[in-house]
Amino acid sequence: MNIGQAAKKTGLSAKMIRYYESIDLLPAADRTDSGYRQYSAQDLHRLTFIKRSRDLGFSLAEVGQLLALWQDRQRASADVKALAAAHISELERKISELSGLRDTLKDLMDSCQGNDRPDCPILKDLESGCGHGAARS
Amino acid sequence: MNIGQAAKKTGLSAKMIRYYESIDLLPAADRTDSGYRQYSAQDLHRLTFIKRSRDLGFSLAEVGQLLALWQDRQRASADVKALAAAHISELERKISELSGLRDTLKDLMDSCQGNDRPDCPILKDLESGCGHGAARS
DNA sequence: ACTTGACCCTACCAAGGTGGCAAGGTTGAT
DNA sequence: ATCAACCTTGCCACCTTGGTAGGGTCAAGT
Repeated sequence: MNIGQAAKKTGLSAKMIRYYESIDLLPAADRTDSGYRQYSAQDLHRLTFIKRSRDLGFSLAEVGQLLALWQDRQRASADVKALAAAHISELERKISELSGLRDTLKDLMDSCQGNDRPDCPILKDLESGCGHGAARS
Repeated sequence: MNIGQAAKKTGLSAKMIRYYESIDLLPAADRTDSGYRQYSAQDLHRLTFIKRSRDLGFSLAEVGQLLALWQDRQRASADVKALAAAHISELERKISELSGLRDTLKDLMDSCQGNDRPDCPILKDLESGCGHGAARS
């Protein structure tokens, strides 16, 4: 199967598949005589694993670790769980950071009339260099 | 005032101040005879505005728009509010995306025993290429 | 004067992850 | 033979920040 077919079946782009190979997330694909990459069902399986991991927000480095665990029949499920837990912590951190920004901005927006006049508490806040009591990271 | 002083006072790095100048977010700074950038109180004001805007998560492009509105005495506060509203929408979008990932991962984690055995529902899910009912983007 | 240390300058590389484009080779069907 | 659709490699771009290298400058102390 050519790279385009593999891309369609996995939801990745051909570009990304080549990139993953270049950073050794994938073993070098088999080639036809003319140099076209060939993908087996097993290769698709691995690509699918990568796609799903990326969709869950794991970085490519984390995906590499997950792949290693996946391939390791001696793995302890605790190791996988730990990786997932770390990723969840990171997600929570980002979520709370963004939520803080959102809340601060909402407060500012609520205090702005949003009319034709130039007076704007939002700009006043930005000038001031610090929040006026709302959440900050 | 030299760039290092300006950096300390605004919480930016000297590096970033030079970068902001290079992308025309800042006008070219005055220079001493020997080429050192000089910053006035007014310059600091502008830098502070940028810093605060960045801290609130605005992209540099958005900061540019905010700066333009800030400088425009004819501005309508509605324009500023609209910019803030758009940014809040984007924040909410990201928050809900990350929350979805977190929930999916939490479900997977809860179903994993996390012991010494290799059996792991997390890896099984990653193989499968799709969620098993939990949130997806 | 001379040295030292802290500062400043420019210019380049790195990251993460993806898309785009160029210039060419291959395949398969008409 | 020709044409479209595919494949190849290689390079540039995004966005924002940090780092590093190789140099000039300033202020203070000796």
